[in-house]
Amino acid sequence: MELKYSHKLIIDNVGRFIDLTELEKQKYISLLAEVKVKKKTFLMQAGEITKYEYFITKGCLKVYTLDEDGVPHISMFAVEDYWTGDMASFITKEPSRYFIKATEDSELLGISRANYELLFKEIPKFEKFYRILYQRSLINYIRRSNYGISLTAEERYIEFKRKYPNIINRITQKDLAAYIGITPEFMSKIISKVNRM
Amino acid sequence: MELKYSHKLIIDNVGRFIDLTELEKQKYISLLAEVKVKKKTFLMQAGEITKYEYFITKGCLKVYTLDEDGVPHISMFAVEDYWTGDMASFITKEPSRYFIKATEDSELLGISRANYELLFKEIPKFEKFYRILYQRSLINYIRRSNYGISLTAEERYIEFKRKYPNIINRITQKDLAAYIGITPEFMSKIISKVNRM
DNA sequence: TAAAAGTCTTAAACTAGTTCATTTTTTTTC
DNA sequence: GAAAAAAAATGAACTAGTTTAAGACTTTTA
Repeated sequence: MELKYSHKLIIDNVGRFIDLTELEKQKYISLLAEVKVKKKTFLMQAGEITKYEYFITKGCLKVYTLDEDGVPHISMFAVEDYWTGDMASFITKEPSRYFIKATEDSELLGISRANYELLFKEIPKFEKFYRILYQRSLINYIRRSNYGISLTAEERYIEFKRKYPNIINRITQKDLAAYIGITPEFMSKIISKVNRM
Repeated sequence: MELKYSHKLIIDNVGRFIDLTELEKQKYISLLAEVKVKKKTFLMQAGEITKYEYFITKGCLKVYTLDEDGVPHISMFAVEDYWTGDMASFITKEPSRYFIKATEDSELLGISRANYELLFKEIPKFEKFYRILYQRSLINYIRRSNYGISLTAEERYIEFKRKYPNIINRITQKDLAAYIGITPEFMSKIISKVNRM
């Protein structure tokens, strides 16, 4: 049975942590919705209750909040083979504080809350998959929440460049500033300084 | 069957997400090690490969790294009913970069890596427990890594006070500064300013 | 393909947070 | 319970990052 590219990508991703039979793969795929988002349009907006968790098969999106002064703070850039969404809202059913906007034409696979719950009933192995997925994300976030506090903006920029060389040339400097946590003006200074070194 | 207080505490904690039979409770408890740490002594130190994940039944501990200049950065305070350890090292078997030191005489229940893996084999329900536990921690960390970047030190202090009123009066101002991400001197200024308001 | 909108750069004046040094207060230890 | 050690307060000089403003460069859109 031939899988289309996007399904192959998600099955490979899941396959890193658990083994699925052909039947289970079919079942899993049947629970996923295909979503396309054009560049500069929203996958979701603050105020909505998140109905899906997403896996990106193509493109790039930014996940961000706006603070009281309307200044954006980007919490992640999501590209191919990444999972994204607002887990807090997805789980608690409270309105999200996040916007997710495509920075390139993008394609995603979404799982609804109903199907997410069904998945654990039908294929309990997925408890293990998500246990490990969340464990790994947690390790990343713990590291990142320390970086945020203990490194200077310049160090955070160098670290981002080293860790995500494939993402840095797909995003604007302004968005990078909103991720690093500084003004676009100061980002510009840092970049010209680092390039001069 | 009467459980001792510490075991009752951990069984209640687990019971929030999954239901265990009496036999499963006994089995689970048999996989836990009891650990005591005196105030100002280490539960673990950087360089070690973490062998346990811990649940605190009594006391308070701080989890921290030292940066290149030897300045401590506290990533969490763990009190009764909290889970702690260095998950990155526990999972990857790489040396930890964290110290965990008791700030009060403390008592913990630890699960070794071998028993952690055994647990999933013997009581697969625990995949669900950890899936939900990690999911919730993740939600907290995502929130916190945004706070770190988007709030001022004064706002982070007010937020900590509001969220952890039970922890704030058990720790020193110096440790709080190392958690908030500022110098003890500036922490002192913020506190006297906020109290004057 | 021209005009409009958004992004990037540079610079001067400003503010949040640091550093260093000293004194007072609290906690620990024998 | 006195002496020693650690934590907290205060202040002056400093630095990383912000704000505001203006001009140059790039991308988007009609």
